[in-house]
Amino acid sequence: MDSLKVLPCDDGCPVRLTAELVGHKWTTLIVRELISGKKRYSELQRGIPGISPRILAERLKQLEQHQLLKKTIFPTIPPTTEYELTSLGQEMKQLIYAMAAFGQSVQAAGIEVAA
Amino acid sequence: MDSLKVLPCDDGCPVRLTAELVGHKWTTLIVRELISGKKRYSELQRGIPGISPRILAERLKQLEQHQLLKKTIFPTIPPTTEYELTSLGQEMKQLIYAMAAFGQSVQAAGIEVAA
DNA sequence: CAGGATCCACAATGATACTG
DNA sequence: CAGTATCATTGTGGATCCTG
Repeated sequence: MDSLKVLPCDDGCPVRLTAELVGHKWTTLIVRELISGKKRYSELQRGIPGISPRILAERLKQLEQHQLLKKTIFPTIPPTTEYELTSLGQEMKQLIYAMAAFGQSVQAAGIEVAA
Repeated sequence: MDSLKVLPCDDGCPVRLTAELVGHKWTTLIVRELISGKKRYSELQRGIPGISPRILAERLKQLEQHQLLKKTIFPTIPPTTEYELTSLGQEMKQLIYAMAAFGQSVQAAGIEVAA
């Protein structure tokens, strides 16, 4: 499929949609953490240095609402939660790989990005 | 290549880099317009309903600085400019297709996105 | 441990008017 | 035509403190 008809973008545009889903600052990093398997809140926090608890919780909530990840709460004391990608969330892997590939091309080209 | 080592993300992460390059609201739509060939400022403006002249100019300038597109000015009266993707910019096509594909999967799944 | 509640700061966008 | 200047507004993120 090489047609540009893949991109009927304007509103309801799948590209826009994707940008809205994963365009927030830490979202891709969270997804990346989960690609290797389910993780707990604190594991994610440790795995993503610099993220604040508020943002982490916010992104996780959004991803859950969009059914890109599944949250499991174990009513233990202290509480335990687990996050894992849904099958739809797994499809983001391809997207993240594409982003990684393009980013590497840019790096290889030696482009300065620091605004 | 199936390794997760493709994603050594943290800082200097290619995924983050890509997000910074195309994460702005209208960037992907602008790139999409240019995939089909070079276009002028006013053509882009017409092709992307809702974008303000300031934002369009800002995005174009960023894309040019990042060497993702090339700007050509014809010193005619009235002035004429043309924008076209560089070879590096062309590589964004793959990324945009991946975004489109994922977005379509999400749409097919019937996910509600309107926050 | 896993977050929720607050408050602040600033970047990003939008709208409009204006100019070489 | 191809932008720039200005202003208002919102979104998004950061830091901190607090709680079941």
